[in-house]
Amino acid sequence: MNKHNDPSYRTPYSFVTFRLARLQSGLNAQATAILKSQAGLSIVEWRLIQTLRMFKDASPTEIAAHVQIDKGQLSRKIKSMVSKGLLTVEIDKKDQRQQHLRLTEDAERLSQRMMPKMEARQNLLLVDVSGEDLAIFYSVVDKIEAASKIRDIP
Amino acid sequence: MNKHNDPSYRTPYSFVTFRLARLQSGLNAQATAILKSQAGLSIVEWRLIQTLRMFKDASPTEIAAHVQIDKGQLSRKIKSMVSKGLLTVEIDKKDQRQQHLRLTEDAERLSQRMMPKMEARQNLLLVDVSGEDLAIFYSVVDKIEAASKIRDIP
DNA sequence: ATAAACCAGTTGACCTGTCAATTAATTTCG
DNA sequence: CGAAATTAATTGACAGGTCAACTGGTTTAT
Repeated sequence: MNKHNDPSYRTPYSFVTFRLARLQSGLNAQATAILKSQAGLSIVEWRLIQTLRMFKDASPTEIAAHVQIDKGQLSRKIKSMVSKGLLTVEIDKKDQRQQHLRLTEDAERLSQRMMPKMEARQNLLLVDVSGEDLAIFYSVVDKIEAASKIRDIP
Repeated sequence: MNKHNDPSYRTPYSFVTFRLARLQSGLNAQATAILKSQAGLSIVEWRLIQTLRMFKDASPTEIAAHVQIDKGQLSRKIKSMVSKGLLTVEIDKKDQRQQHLRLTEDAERLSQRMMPKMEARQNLLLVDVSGEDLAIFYSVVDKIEAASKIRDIP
């Protein structure tokens, strides 16, 4: 019996959600520190850039689906990234409601420069985790995420 | 080889941090929905209540250490919870800088009523996860969290 | 053809999270 | 003792996150 299932060791962190919240706050602080000091980017900006490298010319709605960001927040973020020279916005010819977002050269260069650092960080986070354990970890993440969509708790 | 380590399937979510961020956002939405609709509480309020049930008469500083919340945010939250009738604040007799927080009867009742729901939710999240897998999951969470404290990425 | 329904993005309001500066009480130490 | 350092909590400023109402373009269905 270890500290994670010993009932006599019951703290708020017996809840997996509490543990994950604390983990998330540590990861955010770390990523914020790296990105801000080395590239002047926020986490949201970094995620948007990476998402646009994957899904070229994506629209805000498509991006929102991929990175689970609120479309309102996204709209404002796009505006600020355009004024920072990281993005350009183009209106779809066929459907004037839709925008296509594109990374500028500056954003591509920033991404090229930071990617090795962010991958090094990823490796650092997982350096002591075996392949088998990581696979199990991801499968549990998948299961918890699926269950998080349920809204009716009996 | 599964989708989590297939390089040809590389998306932003190849980053464990992206996966965890998305998971966290789903969990937050779920907890927010349950707590708001059934008890009129926010997640932060729920966490504070649970933490105070564990660490009775704790001071804001002690709580901040346990739940990893910013002391500024905590100060404001305490004020609002006092005005909602969930907390009382007492000044320490020996050290007039320190406060001791106590749950009101209302807060205790709310907690009693909601705890079974929140435990049911916890069980729902983990229902398909075996004990062994959960132990591995927690050990990976612990390792990632430890590595998240490192600030100097080579 | 056109009114209703729908969809993409914007805006406003409000709460949460983080950082830094400040105030006031207590402790340390010359 | 009493100035300096430390600690607890507060406050201000600002980015991030969520919700809902709104604007304007497009599709659907009569």
